[in-house]
Amino acid sequence: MTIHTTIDNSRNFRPKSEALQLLIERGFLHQCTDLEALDARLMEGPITAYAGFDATADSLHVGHLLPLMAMRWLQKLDHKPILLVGGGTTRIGDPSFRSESRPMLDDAQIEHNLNGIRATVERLFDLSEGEGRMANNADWLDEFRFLEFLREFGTHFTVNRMMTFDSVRSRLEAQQPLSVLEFCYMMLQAVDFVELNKRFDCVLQIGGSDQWGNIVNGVDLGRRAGKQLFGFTLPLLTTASGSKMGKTADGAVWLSPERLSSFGFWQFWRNTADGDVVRFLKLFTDLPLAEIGRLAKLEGQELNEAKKILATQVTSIVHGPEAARAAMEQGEALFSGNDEGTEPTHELPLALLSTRIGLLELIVKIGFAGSNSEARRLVQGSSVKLNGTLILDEKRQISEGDIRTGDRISLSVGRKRKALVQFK
RNA sequence: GGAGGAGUGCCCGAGUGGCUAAAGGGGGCGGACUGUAAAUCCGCUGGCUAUGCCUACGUUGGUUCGAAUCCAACCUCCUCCA
Repeated sequence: MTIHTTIDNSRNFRPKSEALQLLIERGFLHQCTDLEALDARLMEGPITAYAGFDATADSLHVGHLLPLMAMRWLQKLDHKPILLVGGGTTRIGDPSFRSESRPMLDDAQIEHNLNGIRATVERLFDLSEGEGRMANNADWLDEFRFLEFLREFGTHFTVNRMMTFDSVRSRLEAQQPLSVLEFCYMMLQAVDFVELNKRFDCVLQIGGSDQWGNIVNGVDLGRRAGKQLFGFTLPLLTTASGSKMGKTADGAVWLSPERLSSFGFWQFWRNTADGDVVRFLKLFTDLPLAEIGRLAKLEGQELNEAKKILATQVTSIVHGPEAARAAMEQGEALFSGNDEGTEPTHELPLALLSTRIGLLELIVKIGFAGSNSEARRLVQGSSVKLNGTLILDEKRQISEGDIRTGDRISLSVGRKRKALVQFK
């Protein structure tokens, strides 16, 4: 039996290792399987840690940023991060969102997604030889045959124990169906951990708090093989108003610039609620705590300065310093209404104008509405401005006369969503 | 295998023949107020080449002038029994 240390009984724990000190001070720790032993292990020298992600899309989103930041810090302190992608597990679908079975992804699609994820992560930390690595669980999961798998691992899991995990129990109590596939998913994740230990001497898994059960399974499985493994979970990030973070009006907040422009990404962070600013600065930037402490003293309108710093820092880490600066300048220009000479946020072919594109169509093209009807409602709700002028006519056509110097027009929906469209 | 119950829009949930694109709430978006914050109040929240048309109440058929609502079969889930 393991005694799992959680945040509750670790309040007075004083870590000796730099890594744990830092992670705890900055607010990364939610639960840990054995804080003291992990601390001791970290004092012995560099360790290898991993965090796993499904390959369901070709980019990660802000919800994934927390484990990535934790790994980034570990690498800065000479530890080795492994980015594990679920090339194998993705093929059977992620069961934790079980509203409906998702379409199975084919190998080519998964391959494409893996590359996208790698590109995203590589901006946060180094995956090259000797510094870190990327691993794909298809490399071992694909090899198993069912009977062999049962014989090797099935004996180490008891249904009794698996039933005690929150993820399982809550489902049963809510009388929601729980398929065998889902039930077994935690075994696969446990096997991943042990395999990574076998192959790369990985001893730590970092994941979201909802992963606790799965992570503990891996730690237990490791112990049966005589290895001490550690699990570390991160707090579930909700905004100060209590909702899950990571969505904007235009959809998920993706980390890759191809999916969400640096401008959109920067704006997401700029719109952080007052109550979240300090917490986010600690978790999502590299700023020293002393500096953050100084920003924490700002109040009222001045807090907006802290938000700008937050936005610029995070964008700089995820998209690069150049992109961050450009995004900030774009924002300032668009919000002040003085956007001469600013980089456009969107580009559309000039040919569109010759066929007389409608305003509604333009709103949809830019992504501010998902359909013409939705765009129409926005216009009717008097929230659409073209070149700074409120437009109430939903039949309004965009013509060359609307173009200002530099072949561009500005379009805003509401007070926050603004676009500078360049026609070329 | 037997008996009973359930499947509604992004989510929860009302609705048992026409007044139902479907009450109410949540979430989201927009407006007012602000600081690109929070709180509060108000509005919107299926789609379209739009005074109309199409799609939608698990699936497929049927009854009816007319169905989310009635009938049949099927699928899925839940509860109890074996």
